[in-house]
Amino acid sequence: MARPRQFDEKNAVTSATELFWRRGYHATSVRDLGDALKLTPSSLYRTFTDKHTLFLRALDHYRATESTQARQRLDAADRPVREVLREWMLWLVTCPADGESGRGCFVVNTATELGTTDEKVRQRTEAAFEVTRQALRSTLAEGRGRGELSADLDIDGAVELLFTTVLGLRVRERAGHDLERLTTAIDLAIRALGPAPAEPA
Amino acid sequence: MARPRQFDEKNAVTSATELFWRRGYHATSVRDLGDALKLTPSSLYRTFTDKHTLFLRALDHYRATESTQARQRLDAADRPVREVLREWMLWLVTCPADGESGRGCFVVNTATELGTTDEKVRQRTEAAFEVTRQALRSTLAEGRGRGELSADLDIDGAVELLFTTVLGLRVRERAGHDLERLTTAIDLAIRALGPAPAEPA
DNA sequence: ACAATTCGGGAGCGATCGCTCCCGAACCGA
DNA sequence: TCGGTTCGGGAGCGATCGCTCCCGAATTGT
Repeated sequence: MARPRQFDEKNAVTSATELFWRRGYHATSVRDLGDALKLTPSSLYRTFTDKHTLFLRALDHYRATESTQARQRLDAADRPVREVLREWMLWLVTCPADGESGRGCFVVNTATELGTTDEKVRQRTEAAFEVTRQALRSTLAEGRGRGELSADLDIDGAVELLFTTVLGLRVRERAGHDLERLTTAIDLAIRALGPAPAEPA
Repeated sequence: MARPRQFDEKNAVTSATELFWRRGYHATSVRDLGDALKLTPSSLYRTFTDKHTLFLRALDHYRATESTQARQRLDAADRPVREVLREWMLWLVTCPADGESGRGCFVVNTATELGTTDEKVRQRTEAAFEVTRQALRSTLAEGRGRGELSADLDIDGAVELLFTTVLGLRVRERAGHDLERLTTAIDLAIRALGPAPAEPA
């Protein structure tokens, strides 16, 4: 029983996410957002309450798209674990190459910029991290169950190593490091899972 | 032939470094800096030109203190390589515990906040990264030379893996992750260097 | 003693910050 | 048709941003 919106709220959140992703929270002004989303201040505040709330929306949107896609790529059904892991990590350091690179990971950027000062942000970054860890865990467990990984493999430990490596890779992509070097790091991280156990004949 | 300063420039840079380190570049205002360094705007600008230049000074100061100390701790003479690496990485994720934690690494925080947009900043972060890589390289080379590491060890690759892991650890410390989990990741990263070669009798 | 020079302190510049309010127009249900 | 409600647009709020300028005081070399 009122006038409907002339803009798509979802598109607006997408644009806001890209902006926050590239520049970070503090370096992105409300006017920048207004220009990018093609929203006047009144519409922006009526829809998103304030800058901080919009930022949380952007974080949630990122988790619902990029993070979810990352998890799916790791769920790769019945392909060899090492291959899945390798391609997944390679994708992590090249995915933002749709046009531009050096954006890193929005969650990692946010975690380092705001640290643990902002509780609502911290909850979201931590939840995103935990999702990744769980995805790694199930992938490794499946691989071990199929006999591709040693039965002695310490999965919890391997998860911590791979997860830490991924965060480092994201930082390095943001810093503009060579893909070649990152690939080297990826290959060695996977090799750290140990050799494939000998097949019982 | 003029009135001397009433403040210690070095102390001022140290305070500025702590502030930029904790809050990042954009979230730290010139007035915050003035309060912390106990400098009036006129003194601050006369001495440090502007905020951006002071930030570069802070980055240089950090590299000359924290980064240098980190490199020295890695130079640990004749102790076992794995032990040196393990204690070094543990120190990296606990060193800011002089009072407060969750500061991460100033260089890593800066690299993710500003990305590659600021050329002068990029040069400094990249130089700091390269110093760390070189330190890792020489440590590994020495360990291999002493027979503690396999002669087949791909040192360049191991450097990339350890360096990437370190960046990840720094992010996780900033994010407030448990020391226990970080220790697990550290131990597995070191184990990735392979077993000690059998001693020739 | 005296000119030269830099100091610390502070007022305040224009610009931008995040945000609010008011407006006439557009759209809805009854 | 028309009252009710939300819309897009824009002026502009107080606060803070990075930064400049001017001042009297302090310390220098001569």
